Amino acid sequence: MSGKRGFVLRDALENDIAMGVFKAGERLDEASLAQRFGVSRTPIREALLQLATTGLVELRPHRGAVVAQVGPSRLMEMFEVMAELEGMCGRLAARRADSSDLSALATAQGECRAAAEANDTDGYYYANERFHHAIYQASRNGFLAEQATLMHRRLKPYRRLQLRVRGRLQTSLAEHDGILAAIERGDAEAASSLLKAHIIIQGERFGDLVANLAEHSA
Amino acid sequence: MSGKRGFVLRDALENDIAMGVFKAGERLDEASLAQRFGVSRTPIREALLQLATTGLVELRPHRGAVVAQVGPSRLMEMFEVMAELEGMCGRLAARRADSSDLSALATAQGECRAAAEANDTDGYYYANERFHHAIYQASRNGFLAEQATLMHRRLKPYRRLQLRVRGRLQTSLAEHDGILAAIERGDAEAASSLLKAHIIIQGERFGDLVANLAEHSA
DNA sequence: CCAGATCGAATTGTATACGAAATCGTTGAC
DNA sequence: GTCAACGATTTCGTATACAATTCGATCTGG
Repeated sequence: MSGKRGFVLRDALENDIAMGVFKAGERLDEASLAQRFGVSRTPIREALLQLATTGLVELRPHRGAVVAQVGPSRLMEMFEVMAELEGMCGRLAARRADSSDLSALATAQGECRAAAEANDTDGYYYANERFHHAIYQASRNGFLAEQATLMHRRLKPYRRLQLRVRGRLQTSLAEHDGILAAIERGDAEAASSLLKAHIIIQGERFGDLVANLAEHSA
Repeated sequence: MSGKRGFVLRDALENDIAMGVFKAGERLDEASLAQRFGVSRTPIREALLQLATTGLVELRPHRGAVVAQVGPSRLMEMFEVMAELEGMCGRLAARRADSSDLSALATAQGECRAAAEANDTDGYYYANERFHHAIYQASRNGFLAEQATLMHRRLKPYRRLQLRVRGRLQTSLAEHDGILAAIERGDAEAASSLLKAHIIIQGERFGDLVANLAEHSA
């Protein structure tokens, strides 16, 4: 239970939230969490503070921490920003990527294709993650890459279910092909707009899904 | 000394760093800070953690916190991202701003003009801040507004000296006019590109300045 | 005289203890 | 019967105490 010393507590909490162990809006009691992870309240508080800064939990003074509940509109806003950042990464990558960046991209896309052909959604999920990370790296802007990675992590829980939609794997793969080609031929604007569309589509689809869920639970 | 209870400790530290009380790369001893602010180590650690998450300080395990030193290249990267976010705000503002947003923008710009005519750099600094905030608000994307505000804060210390450059006030004001006009007539692309240029110019100028400083201290 | 190791001091990370604020339950009055 | 006010309990925020780790200095051996 208390195992995995040396593992970062924040990631564990983040994971639990992402995996739905703690539902949105649920209160996060420090004492309970401390007992759950076998540590004292102090590191718990530090982890919560970090998660609050990244927006995953909301921290109200003297009123405790709750899992940030992102409504459909908020989610759309986040995807809108994510799309812009990804588009920027793509635009810069098309201009600045060197041969090693391009080979990393091609490799990641190859893994995506393999997973898609095997209909391995989990495999595609991770390969997709590597593909996008490769784009961030290729932008040759370390700060941008950090920001994009952060946003990616924040939207992770909302993306997870996404790929199970019928036919989404093949569509996503085809979009990747177009993006990769645009970057390879140095077409900055094409890479940017294709990537923005790639992300926005996910956002819209997910907006529908969340709106649906909200309807059910409301 | 210990006064101003209820004031947020993080802001105080942030301010001290921005004002150069703590130089870049300097070690931040928790005990000293605790004594300095008249509190215990616990709230100091929390503040440092938050500042670390926003990137203002670097937190190395068992080795203490140091003021993050942002080199010229890193600074350029940050301005590049800031420009993109501001451009996005402008693009959305041009599409979505309602009459109250527009009047807020006009008011802020009026204050900028007044400060510029009085050659009041400090006044312009704050008016300029309000102008940009008004744009964030007008984007009608709350999450984007938060992100832009965060970036604005992170770059704040590097902007402060900026406006003292001869003629920069008038140039900045003229750029604001163009941006405001573009938003008012709903020209999304113009608003976006003008704002991006507005920020990038600051970044480039400041890149030069920092490079110069680095040369001196190196 | 220099290199390496060991010991010591200082600082970070964690646990515990205490004080303050908010929530919830109860009680009383209308 | 309902509402409001008061009190007790719970939980957050801060301070203090302790453990773990790192950095520096001294001492010893070559």
